[in-house]
Amino acid sequence: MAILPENYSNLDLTISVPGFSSSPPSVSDEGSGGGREQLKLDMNRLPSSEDDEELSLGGSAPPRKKLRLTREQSRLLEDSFRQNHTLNPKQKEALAKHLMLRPRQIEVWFQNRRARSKLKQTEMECEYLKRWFGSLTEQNHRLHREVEELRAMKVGPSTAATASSLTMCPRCERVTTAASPSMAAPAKKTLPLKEREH
DNA sequence: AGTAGCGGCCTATTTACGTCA
DNA sequence: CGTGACGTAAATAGGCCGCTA
Repeated sequence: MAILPENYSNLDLTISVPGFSSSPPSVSDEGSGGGREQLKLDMNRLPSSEDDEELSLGGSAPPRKKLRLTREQSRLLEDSFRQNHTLNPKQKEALAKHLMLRPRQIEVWFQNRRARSKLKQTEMECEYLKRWFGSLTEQNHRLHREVEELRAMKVGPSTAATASSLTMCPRCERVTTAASPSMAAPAKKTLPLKEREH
């Protein structure tokens, strides 16, 4: 069972997004409230009934109190999440027991945590695509300039000679001149591009 | 094979709480 | 110190999907 690592206290918390490292999630930003810890712990305590639908027996239900997980609870949940993004019922039960929370709360926490993780990954993918778009735009401009230069060469006096010296690079399919390799645009280093505007 | 019931997950949304100007 | 705006995270609601009897 991989719910509660024995040395969890030394683990760094990371978002499991491939290719990126990120700062730990909100566990640490609660640092200023050391004094509130005990109060919150009391509020979060597992109700004795062990039932999700507590109360409502008589009269109007009291307003929903939203608990805040303690730092320790959050840390253990994060540790568990790092090992597995989903829990089977036994793991859920064990974790709930250990943290003195209801299994439903564990379930909800994992759902929200998965959603947060996905959101973060989506945001990073969005950033990546933005950068890619910028790179493609830049390359597009460069190619347009290259086309203009080639057109200018074609209408020049030694058109025939110049045109005959143009070759197509078989690898990158880029038009270049045999005489002056520097005419070819510098190869793009960052992104292997197949699509290209003509 | 079709289906109803169930449980788990996902997504969108609501809501309570904490922080800061 | 009180207050409103805002961000964050816990909780809810509803839908989808896979499993099973």
